[in-house]
Amino acid sequence: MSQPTIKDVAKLAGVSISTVSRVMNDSKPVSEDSRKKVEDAIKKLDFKRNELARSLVMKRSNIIGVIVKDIAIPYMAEIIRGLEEVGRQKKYDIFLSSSYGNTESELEIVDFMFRKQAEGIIIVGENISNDVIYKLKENTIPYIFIDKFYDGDFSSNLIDYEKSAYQMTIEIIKRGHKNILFVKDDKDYKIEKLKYEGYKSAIREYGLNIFHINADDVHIEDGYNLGPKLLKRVKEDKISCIFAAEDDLAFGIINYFYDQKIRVPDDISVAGFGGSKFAEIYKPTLATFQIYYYDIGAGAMSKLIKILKNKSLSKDTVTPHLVHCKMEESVGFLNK
Amino acid sequence: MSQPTIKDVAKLAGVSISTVSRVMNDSKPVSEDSRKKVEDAIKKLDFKRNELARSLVMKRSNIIGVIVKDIAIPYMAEIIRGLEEVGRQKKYDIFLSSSYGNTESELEIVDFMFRKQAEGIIIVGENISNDVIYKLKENTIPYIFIDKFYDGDFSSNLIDYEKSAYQMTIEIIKRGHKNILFVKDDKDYKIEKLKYEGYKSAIREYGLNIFHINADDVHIEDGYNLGPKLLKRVKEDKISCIFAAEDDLAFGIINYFYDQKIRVPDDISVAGFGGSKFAEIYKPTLATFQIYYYDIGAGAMSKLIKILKNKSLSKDTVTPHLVHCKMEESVGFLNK
DNA sequence: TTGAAAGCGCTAACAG
DNA sequence: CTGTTAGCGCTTTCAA
Repeated sequence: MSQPTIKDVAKLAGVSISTVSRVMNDSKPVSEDSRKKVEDAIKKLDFKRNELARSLVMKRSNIIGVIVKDIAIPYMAEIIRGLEEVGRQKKYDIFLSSSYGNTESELEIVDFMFRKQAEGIIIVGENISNDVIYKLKENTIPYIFIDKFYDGDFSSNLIDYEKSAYQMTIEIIKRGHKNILFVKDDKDYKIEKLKYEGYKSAIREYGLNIFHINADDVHIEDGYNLGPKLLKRVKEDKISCIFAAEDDLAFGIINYFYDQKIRVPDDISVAGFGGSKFAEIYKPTLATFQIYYYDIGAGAMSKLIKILKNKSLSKDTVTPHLVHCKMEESVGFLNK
Repeated sequence: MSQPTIKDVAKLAGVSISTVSRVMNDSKPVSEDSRKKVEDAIKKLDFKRNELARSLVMKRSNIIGVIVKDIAIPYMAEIIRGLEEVGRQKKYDIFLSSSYGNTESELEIVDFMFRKQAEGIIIVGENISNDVIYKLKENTIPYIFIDKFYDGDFSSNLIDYEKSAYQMTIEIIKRGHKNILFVKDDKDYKIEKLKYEGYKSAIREYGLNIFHINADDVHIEDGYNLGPKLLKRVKEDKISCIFAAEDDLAFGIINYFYDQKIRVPDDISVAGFGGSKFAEIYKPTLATFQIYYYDIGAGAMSKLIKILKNKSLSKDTVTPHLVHCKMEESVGFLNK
């Protein structure tokens, strides 16, 4: 026989299915006698209730749909951990799906989440397409975006990138560096611009000169490819420290230096941003700013659940673009 | 109003709900006229069918439960990608849950997967507890284990660790190394023992001496902590290359050397095993053997789905311990 | 305290 | 080709 149902339990216990349901959910008083009989029957049959049926009648799936770009991206995995842990705590289950950055499949997955009766949706992406945002807005279920690079009309950005970069720059200056070169992307991601602003404030505060160069994007290879151009600037401007807007960029730069026999941090210092896991084990150690991605995930899930519980909250009060982090002293070491 | 149902569509289209169902599923012939009316109604209402209800009546959830130790472990994320991609292709959805290595929660999650009507279960762990295995065996739904270290009574291990380690050792010998020190864990994980066998075969084949030392476990810190002892052996035995059974172990060793100003690979060569993503960007580059974790995931999912489709396959034919990989030339560089 | 019965949204005979 | 009807396994009135 396939899985036992509530009927089988009722029959074995000699009670009605309502009584079984009441025992399982503690929803109404049940006599000690019946309760015992039901519990025994459940144990004997190894009965497990069908959550699908339950969700159907209760109109509550307890499911949160989570759409990520790619779980193999370490910081996203970190976010998911936060989402999951809080979800579990609050009895919400996560339905996870990866889009691999493809808008087409993002739209499909959103639809899919609706069909699976997800009660809310969280999207963890990098530059989420407006089509997806529009689709979410159209619908009735609450949603939250966690997006590093999206530069839309959402403003509640809880990571103070500007201040963090400012602090990092101060840290660098305090270690005796005068000529600090800031490296960011060419795509003008909003968060990189903010970091640049932070860098500039610190530089101005100490009456130093601003040095800046753009890479094509923020990945390791972009850092590496920037190498020759970067090296030229380093020599021209007597740069003693490079501050890359993203850890990956910094890794690329360090790798280029390594291949050119330029020692970090003996010949030149390099700082990154993001608190990449790699930074800890990478040699030479990378100075970086920790972003607490776990907390970003946990915070997002908490918020979504709060919205779910408090249905009086209209959709307008949902802050779609949520990013959050704490800051910590920069780690790693910078020479000089 | 909340989500429209099939009834709303039927009413708007002026047909019965069965017709709507038929249009949606292409399950029976429907007149062009009705079809058009239904499709229009669906579009107008933005109707999305309730998969929960559908699964209930069809007794098919299309859900595969996936239990992982931790998605933040890079190789596990890689496996999940494989699982997911094949799942999506074959129209199976994944319900993902992390156990963080806790047997208690693993057991709970298994129960949970049953209640959610998962059709099959895949567990991606490291040393899966026998309690969990027992629980799975007790039940009716098919399951697959993907476990790196589990040393149980399952035998169909599709990665030939022994041969891979043999090949790696040959590779090292061909580059002129005579005294090669093999480093593995102290826990005697089965796969590490296999690698050791491979190493020994190659060494014997070339009439060289076997050198071997144990770390406490296979993580970065274990490699680092082994440092002093390792260095002593290196000097005593005139070791020119270290072959670590796991990439992480190798990273720890290289880091220790770095801190001791010992240059890799100029002063000594280091090889790892696993094909860690990190190996690619790490400087000095680590020689390593690629394990195709994506393929392991994809293969496991294919296998599970095959079992699902072919219900005649009894549970006995399930190979619970599935591991699979292709091999590739060792990458990275080894001096001398 | 308990059971009978209705119904969640859907599919699948069955009869027309 | 189409509509009516009987459930899937569960929760929840409503009476008893």
